[in-house]
Amino acid sequence: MARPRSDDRRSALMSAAIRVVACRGLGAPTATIAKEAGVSNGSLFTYFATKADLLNQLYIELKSEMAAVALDGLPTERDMRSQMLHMWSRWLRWAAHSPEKRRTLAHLDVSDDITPESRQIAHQTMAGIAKLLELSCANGPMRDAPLGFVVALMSAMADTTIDFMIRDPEHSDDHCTTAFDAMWRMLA
Amino acid sequence: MARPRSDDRRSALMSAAIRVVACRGLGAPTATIAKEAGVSNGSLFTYFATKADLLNQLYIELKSEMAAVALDGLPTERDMRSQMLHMWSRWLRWAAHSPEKRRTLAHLDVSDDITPESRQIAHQTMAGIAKLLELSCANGPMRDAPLGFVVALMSAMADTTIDFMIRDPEHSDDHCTTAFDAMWRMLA
Amino acid sequence: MARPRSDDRRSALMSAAIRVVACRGLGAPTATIAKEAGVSNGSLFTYFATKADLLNQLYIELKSEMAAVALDGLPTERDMRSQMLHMWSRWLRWAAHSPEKRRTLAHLDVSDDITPESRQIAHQTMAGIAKLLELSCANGPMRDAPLGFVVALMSAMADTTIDFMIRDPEHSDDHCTTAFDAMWRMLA
Amino acid sequence: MARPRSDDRRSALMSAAIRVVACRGLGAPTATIAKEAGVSNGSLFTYFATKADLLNQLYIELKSEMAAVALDGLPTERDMRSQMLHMWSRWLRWAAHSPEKRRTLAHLDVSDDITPESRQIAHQTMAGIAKLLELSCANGPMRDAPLGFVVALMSAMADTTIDFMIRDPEHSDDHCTTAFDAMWRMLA
DNA sequence: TATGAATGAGGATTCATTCAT
DNA sequence: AATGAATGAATCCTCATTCAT
Repeated sequence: MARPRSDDRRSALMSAAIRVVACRGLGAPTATIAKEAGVSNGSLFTYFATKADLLNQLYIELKSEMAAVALDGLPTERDMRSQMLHMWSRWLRWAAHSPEKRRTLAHLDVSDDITPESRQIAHQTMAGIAKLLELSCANGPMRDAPLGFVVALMSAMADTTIDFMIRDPEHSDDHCTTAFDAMWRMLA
Repeated sequence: MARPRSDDRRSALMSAAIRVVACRGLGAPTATIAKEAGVSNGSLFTYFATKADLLNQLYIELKSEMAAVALDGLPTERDMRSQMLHMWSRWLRWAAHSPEKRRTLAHLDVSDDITPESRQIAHQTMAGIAKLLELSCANGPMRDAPLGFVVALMSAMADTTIDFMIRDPEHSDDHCTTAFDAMWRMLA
Repeated sequence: MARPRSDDRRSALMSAAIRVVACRGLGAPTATIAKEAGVSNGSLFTYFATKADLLNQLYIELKSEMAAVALDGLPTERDMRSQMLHMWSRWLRWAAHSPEKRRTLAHLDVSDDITPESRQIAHQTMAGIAKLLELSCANGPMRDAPLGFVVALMSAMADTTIDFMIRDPEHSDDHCTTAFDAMWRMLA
Repeated sequence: MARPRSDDRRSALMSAAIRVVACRGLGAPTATIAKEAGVSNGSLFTYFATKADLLNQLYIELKSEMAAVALDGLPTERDMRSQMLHMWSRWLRWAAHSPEKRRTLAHLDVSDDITPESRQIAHQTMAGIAKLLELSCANGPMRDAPLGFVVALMSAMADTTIDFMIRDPEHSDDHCTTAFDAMWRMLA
């Protein structure tokens, strides 16, 4: 019967956090995030119990979005390499076109505020990507390496590539392709 | 401000910073670092103008040490693959055996306090490694990719591998070898 | 603001306030009190204009209840000492059996939120007790002391005794009797 | 070699706290106390780790001072009643002449911030008074009551009397005497 | 009227940096 | 130069009260 808690406001806070953290880092004041969202500082805390809570939810949301985008429209009828290339391209393009999200995610990835639980959840949202990778590796030289290790190596390469795509947008596609080929050599 | 008296104090502060930042992150108070170094908090500022200054110098020093260790005893008379393996092994072993330095470096790598100048200097200390990589790539599939990109990809793989070596010391050597082979496939 | 609908809600808020203040002190959030009462935090302010208002009304209500209980069933046909003992026993037993009310009252007694007007009203609810005391003093050594002073002294003794009765329930009755005798010696 | 921590500053903070708490209660901001002491807000925390710490030390200091004053110049060669009267008079006069200390102490006495340890220490500083009381009771009607109870009763009477002395300074001495006689009747 | 989200002033504490000794 | 106390801006979070629904 009262004013309902608004998803818009929550989203506004999330988006604001992305923008603010991207440019000012995790030390950005909650008040700045709230103001950027057009909301009172107190209000932030009706949507997120603590600043760390906001960051954790943001982390999970960004990771999920990333994974969802990467796997969207996966051509499952085609060969593994095509599927991987599809996933890789979508992933990198998303990140390169969302530099703030990417930058914020980079901050969150190394933050002590992100709990193991959140990392676990984020990990699970990437299960689809991991599965793809597992199939791609199955007969390759890395077939005996722990899957988590292979995933981590691929992610690291992706992140590095994204940085270069953002820094040097002229050759964005070249970098994307070059790195994919490199990765494919690595594992298949 | 005159040249500070004691190099010992400076080193003590650096070492203390490594330990403290490793376990408490970049948010660690300067007072904590000073105390860990057995020095008064005020003294810290006669050796480093600001906290950011300390962090930048630390960044450069750690990167240099890393590069120096990696290239030490390079068997220049042998083939590229052997030289690369030598470099790779020393690099990763150093990092795996200096988890605090590695962890601190990971924090610094993503910090906004590290200036482009510092990153540039650090980059130059890795010139030897880059040179090695350039020669290794010369006839390989990545011969046309920007060298900086290849260096970054290799570094990213190294960092990822180090994490797994620290996390799973039982298979430390396996991970090191597996990743080297993967990298070699990638570039040569 | 019209007369609020439900007396039940008002009472629920009062009772909740007693419980919450007893254990968390006067700093307890109004929201906590409302929740304990099963009422929305906003609603609290339709029954009480401000937090201080709630506290003042609570103060008066508890004092009144205390006085009413103390005088209930007063054996007016008997001698003064018997009447005083009756009053004293009922008062202390009530307080000892309502530790939350007693504790809350103790908080309120020293609060700056309680206005002189409220204290005055509370004082008047104790007129019956004062009257009794006046008669008891009439020929005793304190006959010339201001009645308010004597009342205050007796109240202070009562409060102290209650604390000991609650703290040491084994000897509850002993303390009650001991203190009554002491008081009677004091004034009669 | 550095600027030494100054007892003056500590005292200034204590005195400031007495004044500020007396008039604004325990909710008074630490910043207000610091400003009243002519010190920066940060400085307060080099002398007291937390606000609660400041309050606890203040509590102990005030209780000690009270006990010390009460027992100062005790005429030990005279009879118990004279000694008690001496103590009682000094106690009440001190309190009546230090209304801010008295008011602050009243706040502290009921605060949840005061730890059991502090209360214990404060209790010990009053051992001399308790001893005096014990001797005074020895052959009186309260000889079998727990000493702590008797002490508490006497303290309650003292506090009440002090209130009246402050409120009605014209008859300050009368109240003091009246209450002493009442107390003496109570216990001896 | 009931609800509970929105508001924003306020407050304890931290910490990089300065400065008196 | 060394020390550590002094400074005060900065920040997360709370909570009484208001207001949209």
